[in-house]
Amino acid sequence: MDKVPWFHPPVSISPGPVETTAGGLLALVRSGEAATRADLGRATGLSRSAVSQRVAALVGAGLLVEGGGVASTGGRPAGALAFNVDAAVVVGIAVGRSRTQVGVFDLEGREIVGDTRDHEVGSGPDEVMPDVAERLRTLLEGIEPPVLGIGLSLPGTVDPERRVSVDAPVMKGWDGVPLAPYLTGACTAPLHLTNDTSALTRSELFGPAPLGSDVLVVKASTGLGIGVIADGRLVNGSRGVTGELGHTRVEGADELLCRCGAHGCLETVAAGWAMVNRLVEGGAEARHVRDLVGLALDGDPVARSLLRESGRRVGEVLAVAVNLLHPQTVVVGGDMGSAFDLYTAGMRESVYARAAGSVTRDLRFAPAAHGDSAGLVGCAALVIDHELSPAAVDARLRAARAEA
Amino acid sequence: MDKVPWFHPPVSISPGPVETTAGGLLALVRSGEAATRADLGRATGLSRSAVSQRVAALVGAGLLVEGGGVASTGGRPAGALAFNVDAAVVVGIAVGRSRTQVGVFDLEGREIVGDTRDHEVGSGPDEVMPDVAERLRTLLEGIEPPVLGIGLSLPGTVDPERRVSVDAPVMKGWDGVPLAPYLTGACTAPLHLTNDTSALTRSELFGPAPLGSDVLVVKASTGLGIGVIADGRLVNGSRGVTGELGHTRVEGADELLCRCGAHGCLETVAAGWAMVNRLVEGGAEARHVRDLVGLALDGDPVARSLLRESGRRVGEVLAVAVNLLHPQTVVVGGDMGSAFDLYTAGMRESVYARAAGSVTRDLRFAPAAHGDSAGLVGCAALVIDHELSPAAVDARLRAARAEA
DNA sequence: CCCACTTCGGACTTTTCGTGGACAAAGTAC
DNA sequence: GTACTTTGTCCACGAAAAGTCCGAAGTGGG
Repeated sequence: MDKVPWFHPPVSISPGPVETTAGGLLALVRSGEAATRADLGRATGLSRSAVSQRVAALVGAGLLVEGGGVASTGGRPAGALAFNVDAAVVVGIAVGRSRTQVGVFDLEGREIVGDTRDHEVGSGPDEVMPDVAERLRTLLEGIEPPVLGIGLSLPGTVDPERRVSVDAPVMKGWDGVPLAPYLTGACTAPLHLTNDTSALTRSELFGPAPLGSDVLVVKASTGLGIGVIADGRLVNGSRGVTGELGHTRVEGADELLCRCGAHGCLETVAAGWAMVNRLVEGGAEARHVRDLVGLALDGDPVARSLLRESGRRVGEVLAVAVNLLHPQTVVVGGDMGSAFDLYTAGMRESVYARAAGSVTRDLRFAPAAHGDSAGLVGCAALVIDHELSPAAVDARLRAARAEA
Repeated sequence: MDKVPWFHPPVSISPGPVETTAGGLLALVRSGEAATRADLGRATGLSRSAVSQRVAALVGAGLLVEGGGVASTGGRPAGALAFNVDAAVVVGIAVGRSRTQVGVFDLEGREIVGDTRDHEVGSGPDEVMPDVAERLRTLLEGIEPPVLGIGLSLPGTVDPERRVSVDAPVMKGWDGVPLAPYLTGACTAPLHLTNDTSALTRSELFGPAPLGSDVLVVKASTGLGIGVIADGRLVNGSRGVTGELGHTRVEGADELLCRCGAHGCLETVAAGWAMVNRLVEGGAEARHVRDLVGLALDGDPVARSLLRESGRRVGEVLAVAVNLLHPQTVVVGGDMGSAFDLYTAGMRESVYARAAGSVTRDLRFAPAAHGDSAGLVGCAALVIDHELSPAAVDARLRAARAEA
């Protein structure tokens, strides 16, 4: 090796490192950046031969399907390539405080079948999980693609590695209990655990909605949670930890005892449980946040005022987060967030009053893209993101090739 | 291509996608993960031959040097590889409201020479930059390694692509002025622009201090800024935008007019400029935050109380950010932050009072790792991060090889 | 002190992988 | 119908990485 000077000041770094493996090509097709072999060649810089080889592997594996021809541009028309959304299914399970949703999704995140069932608040895994497994077994009957994975969300902190809940004060009896064994009877696909607010946040990253690369996702339900997307990536929750929006101490709540044991938390003046309490104290009939929201949507003035008040108080704290992270969009989900206009009226009020003008100038508020099943979609997205990542696809193809 | 089923449930994805290019190997040596060819082979999975080839290229380019032998483990001792921190130098320039720091650093971020000079508050680029260029020329005399790049930080928002300041209300006359031309006389290396708080934040990512993967960095100086490190990556500031800590509206400041034109900003009760104003109103002699800090360190009770009060008010807002992002560490820098114990006393008080216990349980406060020159180190780190990234190193090696 | 044993690193051989060109296919433009 | 354009496959060539062999340089036991 002869001595070569490395220092040549003007060096242009290649734009983005494009994945040139089969998994990378699949990602380009899935994202819509490429629809033909020629597109893939242009996008990756690979030769036609190399592209053909990888595409053949993906088609052979059933992940890509040859669609109809594409309109010609003056020469031979390209054979369209499409991602085979039915190559497998994924399972989403959203365990909540008072209900569980179970759904089966295709690889594009569209729900095929699903159901929702209420359960007693405070039920342990031994009550809830066998029922979930049974429902899952029923839902999977008549579905013949293999199950790629199961995504399960829980309120509270989870340890994704050990696949257990580690700190869920809301869910008594769940901490440290391995959940995979409950499901083996219905399905043996790998289990991915996540937090409920993380799932909601991830569902916003999914879907076709271009919300921007920096987004805050507020979950306004019985409790209050917040998730962060920065530079197009999920920031919080990757380690099962979610933003503690609800347990920030705020002004004018010093006297109020929170369910977390502290005094003066935001939750005591803004969480769903607190608003329901106030509604009941006023003589109304309500057991759950959804009752409160239902009353408000029916025009009940007290319920409407409570929702707006909650939005206002949450907005006071949210303003700091908005200032901190400069999001293009604030997504409002959860049960209270489903009364979007009503809830965000109060929220806008205080965010615009408290955040810097330069930050709020082009700030948008948006409802959760997937509505009531956003959390469930997030669970499915978690599985798809992991199991269909370029690295995972390449690993599977290697394994398949080694076996043959 | 025969039909191969792609679906084989148990697939283990390779841990982390390790860069196997020459630049990737250099990164492994720089980070201390590998010190010999054998280490590199184990870390990347590359064969000894491939490793040898890349190492030869890096040694030939002068980026790696063969050090002494390594203690044997029973066989032939490995030839140690070390990153050549003198293969080039980088220049840091921190332009502040009232002073500029200029420094020349080796590739490990250690300062070789540097100087600091005050200038009139409100000076434009035509006053400041020629002086900076002249000082830089002097500093570079007698330094023979080539200059890899120049990192320059400004208060306010910058456009790193166009290399101009775009919204710096504090720096009159700087917006939209290209800064590179001022420096061409002293040095023609590529210029990288960043925000001052981003630079401070980046300096914490540098250095050997293991602060954790999630860190909040507060700059408490004349103004108030905040930077975010999440999952070990700089979140804010990559687009030249920094967290607007100082212009969040807070309680009990409704009457006070902020320098941004709004009323009730945190800055009116906690920024350095506001504290100096109060000190002067009390009859003391002070022109700059550093005067305030000096008085406080000398034991002046009023100055001490003002610093503590500022920390307390900043902590009130910071608590929300801490709740949101679960940092392991809060770094406090800036002029006021340099009176660390005094300043964080007030800050801890309100953060611990307002953030959730689960979040503050193992929260640490730390002073800026590089003290008064942290911003300057951050400028150097910016250049090193960019120009010594695997992609950039590979590009340079390719360019050198093509030339030969 | 000598000799097995271990580990490292370089030279050589083999294999894999991607490129580039030739060629067939399938359309458009005139 | 013919020329032209673009797509996709097949195949030979070349580069790059893996695998193999061997000498070098240490440790430790007899």
